[in-house]
Amino acid sequence: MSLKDRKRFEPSEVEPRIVQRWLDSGLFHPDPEGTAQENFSIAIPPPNVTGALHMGHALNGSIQDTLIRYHRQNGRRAKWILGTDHAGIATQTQVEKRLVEQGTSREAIGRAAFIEKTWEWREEFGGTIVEQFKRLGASLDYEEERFTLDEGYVEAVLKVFVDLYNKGWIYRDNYMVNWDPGSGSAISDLEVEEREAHDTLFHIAYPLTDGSGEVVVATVRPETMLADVAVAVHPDDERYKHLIGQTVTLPLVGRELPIIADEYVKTDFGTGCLKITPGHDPNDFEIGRRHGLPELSAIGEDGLMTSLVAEYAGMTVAEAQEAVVAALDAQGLLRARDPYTHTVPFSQRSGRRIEPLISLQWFMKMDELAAPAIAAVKDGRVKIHPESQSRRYIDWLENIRPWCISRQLWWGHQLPVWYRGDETYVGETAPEGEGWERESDVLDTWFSSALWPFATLGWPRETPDLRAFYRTDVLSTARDILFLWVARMVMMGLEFTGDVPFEHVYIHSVIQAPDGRRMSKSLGTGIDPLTLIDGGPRPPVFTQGGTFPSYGTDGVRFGLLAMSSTQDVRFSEEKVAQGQALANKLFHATRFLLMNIAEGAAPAPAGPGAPVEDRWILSRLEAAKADFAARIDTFDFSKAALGLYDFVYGELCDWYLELIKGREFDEALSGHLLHVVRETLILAHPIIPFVTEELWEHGVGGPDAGLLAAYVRADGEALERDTAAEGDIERVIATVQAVRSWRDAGGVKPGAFLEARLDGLDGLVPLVARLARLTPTDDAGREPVAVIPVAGSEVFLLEGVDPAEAAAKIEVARRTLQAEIKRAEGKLSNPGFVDKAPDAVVAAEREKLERLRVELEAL
RNA sequence: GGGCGAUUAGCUCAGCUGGGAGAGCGCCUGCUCGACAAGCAGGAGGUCACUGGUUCGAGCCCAGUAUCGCCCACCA
Repeated sequence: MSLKDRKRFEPSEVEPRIVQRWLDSGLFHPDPEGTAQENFSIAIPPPNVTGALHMGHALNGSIQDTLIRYHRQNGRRAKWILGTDHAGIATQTQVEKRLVEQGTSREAIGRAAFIEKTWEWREEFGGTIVEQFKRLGASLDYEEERFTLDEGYVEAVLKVFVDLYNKGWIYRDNYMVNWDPGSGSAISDLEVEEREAHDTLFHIAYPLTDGSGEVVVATVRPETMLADVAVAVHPDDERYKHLIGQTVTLPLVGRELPIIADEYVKTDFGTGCLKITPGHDPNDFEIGRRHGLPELSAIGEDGLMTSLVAEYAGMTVAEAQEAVVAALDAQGLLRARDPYTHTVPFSQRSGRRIEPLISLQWFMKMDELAAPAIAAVKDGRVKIHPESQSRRYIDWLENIRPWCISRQLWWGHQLPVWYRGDETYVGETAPEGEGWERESDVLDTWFSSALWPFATLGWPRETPDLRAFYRTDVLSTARDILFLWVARMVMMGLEFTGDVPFEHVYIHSVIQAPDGRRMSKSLGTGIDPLTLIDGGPRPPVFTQGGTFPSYGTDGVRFGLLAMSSTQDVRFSEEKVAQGQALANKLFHATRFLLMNIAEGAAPAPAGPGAPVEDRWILSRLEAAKADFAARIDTFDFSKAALGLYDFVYGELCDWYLELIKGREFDEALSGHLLHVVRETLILAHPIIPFVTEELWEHGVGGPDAGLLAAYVRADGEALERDTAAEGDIERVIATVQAVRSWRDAGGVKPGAFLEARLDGLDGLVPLVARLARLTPTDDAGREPVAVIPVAGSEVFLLEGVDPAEAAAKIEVARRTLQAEIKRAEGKLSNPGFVDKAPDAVVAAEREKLERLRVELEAL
């Protein structure tokens, strides 16, 4: 359909068609040529394979796509690496849920069948999010989609494991872990979150073995006392000093426990006596190791009491607590029970309370890996934006602890470890010989994610992709996985490729619900980006209810970028609407020009002799381009988007297009207009790719121009700014606005032309006259009804404004001016100001005062 | 318990190295001016959280207070 017949930009009609053209063009799949230095690449944070597009993906997708498209325009071979993550626990949980619905279970069908089922699940749902990224206009390399469990990737993971094992950095140990009863697996410290819990603090008396008294300990977990191995006091605690070295008899169990001294114990907290349970408390575990105490387990990995104390064996933790408390009470050893509120660890994965226990797990030593990763940020090889996040990164790495990398799951990278009796074999392939059994654990998902930027490019093989696109340029992500993922990628990248995995890390905002809460499915506070694009019912977090209009992808992309910031922000539907308005505005402005320009005109900017408004818009366009480039280079997407809006609305449409109306669209002007609109579409394309591509194809690009998405800017110097033209048009705008304001206040019909004498505007008179609807006259004899002063010029209105109203308005203006003059005079007569302020500031103040006086005089 | 950030118009947010308070939306008034009513023009609206300090001058710098948010942390 021709543009002429289209009254609106209809995203739903345009977008699918354009996506298809982009995909068919092969433009998103660059050949692996050139060097990584010349090329531009980003590895997408791999979404969970079974996930669906949420607001975070939409924001980060918009950010990355803007970067990719921008650099592609500037002539860099741009590759946006695509892939998905197998997401161990998340995926396994979903598949297990489905099995239960089908009346079976993971255990019933066995490991091999379960993994088969999970691959089927991936086949069924794995493509969803990739299709959704296409709808966002994301120019990802869809032709090379990777998966963290595909063949080549597995190879990379196994090699890394084996290498680190051979270095002695990966080892197996009995150690205190965060046991998640929900997933039946250990999880890492980073997957644990503290939540408030209301517990009871029990005070329990432990009698001294020699019968001379007792000590009282406080605990919220009395059931763990079955595994107590000592009681600790502070070495300097006068109350208990004399007891150190003696023993108590553990109630209910009868074991003799030594009283030990350890500085960890606080003298001013609780009773000052601490029961030591190395099997079920991380601190006690540390203390136990310091003192060489035994490690007993009263609670097993199944969440039930062990046979450590026969009468409690098989009870749940809650049952055991009840039984223990009752027994203590019966023996008169319970000294107090106080309500107690504190924070305790919960699993982010399953939501269940963490059970700290000792378990045989695989760990990774991190200090040697951390040091180079710290250095990379300190010396600027990796730059984190905003810079303030660098400190968080460094602090975490400097205090890093061993990473528990084994998970008791089935879905994931099974450890390349085999056991036979007391023997352990670690290698990329199974060992020779009979009787070897492979370790059943899989690796923490983040272990494989840590290899993402290079494993996706074919590492450990020396592939052309790796040469052309590693290291990558930017890694864009949210703050919450700075440690979980980003820091680990830097460590692994440096260790295995010798180079950092990316030069810039951009930490983007988290978009919160409009009411300030976190966007989350379970809270019902989420907003589906696709609903914004297509239109649909507003989720309940919006108090106004109703439905979203179809904002279109451009609107959503613009809106998300415009609302983003260096800190978390609330979702703002207005910004999305603003983006939609911008797309529509650009559509209509281009349509207007295309309908009016001379047939066959070729883009050519106006020359030095052209009318002042033509030179002005070229200069402003140059300013907009420079501003946009600077914003993108500093990852200030909000300013880039809003600056674009200001240029299109505030300068191109509101002023320039109005300034040229009335002129004949001859060949010179037509060529110039074509140039301006063409440059504007190129400028806007990285942020709003659809409307710009659509307009480009309707003639702006020219007959053989191809896709705008494929357009590459010619090298060339920036045009010089035309300060003279900018100054002139600024005066025109100021004058027109002043006249309009007076007319409006005077109640003059907007359409009416008023006679006026214009002084000091020289060649600008026709422009002012037309936009302000004035009929210039030289009649010096007539008394003006109003005089409108504008810096450097004056407009004498000869009719239209009621003299009384004009007088009133003049009076108000005069008062304002007088007040300002008074302030300026005060400032300048203050010796402190004149002496101490910089000369330029003082001079500017003098100039201002002079100008104000002239204006007042004119009134 | 430490650390970081925020507090500016009714709402969501900008305000660069201190030098006359801004945008979008909303609100009010008026407009079919050669694209756009998802439009155009004009306008109202702010003790820049509070208290002190530094300075000729503070939204901006310093100290403290309050409220909110986030991160880290092993007080039974």
